Amino acid sequence: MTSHELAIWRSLIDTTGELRRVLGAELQESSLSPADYQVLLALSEAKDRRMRSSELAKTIDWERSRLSHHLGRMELRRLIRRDDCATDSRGAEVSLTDEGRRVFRRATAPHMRAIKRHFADALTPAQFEALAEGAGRAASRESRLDVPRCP
Amino acid sequence: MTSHELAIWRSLIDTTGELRRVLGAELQESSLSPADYQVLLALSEAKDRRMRSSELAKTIDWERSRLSHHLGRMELRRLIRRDDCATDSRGAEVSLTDEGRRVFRRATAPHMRAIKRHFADALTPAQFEALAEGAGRAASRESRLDVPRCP
DNA sequence: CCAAAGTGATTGATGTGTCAATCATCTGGG
DNA sequence: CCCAGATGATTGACACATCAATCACTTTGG
Repeated sequence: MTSHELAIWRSLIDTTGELRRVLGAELQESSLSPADYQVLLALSEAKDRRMRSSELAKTIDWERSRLSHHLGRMELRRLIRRDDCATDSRGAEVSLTDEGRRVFRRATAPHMRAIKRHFADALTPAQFEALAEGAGRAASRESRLDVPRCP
Repeated sequence: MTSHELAIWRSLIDTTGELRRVLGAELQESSLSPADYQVLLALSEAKDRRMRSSELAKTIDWERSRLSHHLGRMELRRLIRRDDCATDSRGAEVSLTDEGRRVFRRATAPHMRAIKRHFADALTPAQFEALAEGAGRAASRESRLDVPRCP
């Protein structure tokens, strides 16, 4: 590998890391972490705002244990609830509380604006497309089916 | 923001996240975390393989407290040492142990190969350049001086 | 010289992510 | 029917990141 390639790699990693950081910081003004946001987003889009825990894990591509820990914390903050599942007594049904719904709604517009400001507006359309194609390609290399998840 | 832009954003975030994850997993075969690697890399390149703690923090762009905690753990594992600084009694000098040097040397070649395999080889040269420019541009938008750090 | 402000570094609390182990329940072949 | 193995979910232990607070030392302005 050339040092040129390596430099680009570092640059990409640093930049995306910084983007994550900045967007996370702005999200925090709604007292949500990026992880919270992902969970709330998935639940908001679910039928009845309610989902089986393992289905949720699959949707946002998290390990089940990670989700379990995180849901525990979110439940303490009254953002979500867990109820026993009617059809499978092993299962849990995760649902949005009113509070969770409200917090998510308040967070989403500023978050979208932040993404636009820090990411979309920073690139020319050409760069944008290149990035899109590159990201998709690297993604498929990792043999993941990248089902588009959009809010 | 269009949903197209949003989809690209998600794709980029997911992909780079996945890349981090995969590379982290491969690094772990040398019993190093990505964070460990960053520290060892910076120390390896430092004069005398030795650096003031705050200088190290600046080099790898970490918060001082994060570094302090991490050095604590790395010191327990005998990868680095901390000695009192001769010229400023508040300060600490961080240095590589022989063990740290050895572990880092064993880890570095496989790690470079992994980056090439998962990242560089997955893109066409054109995509590569676009990515490079895009990353640089987004980075400068974040008003960071991106001093190239290459191993 | 010396107090107050500044700087280098660590600490503790809390939130987050990963791994391996566990527990309860479900399901299908005998 | 029944139990062996699969599946849904949680737990505990640990590594890691961030924030605010702290401690020790250095610098500096009067």
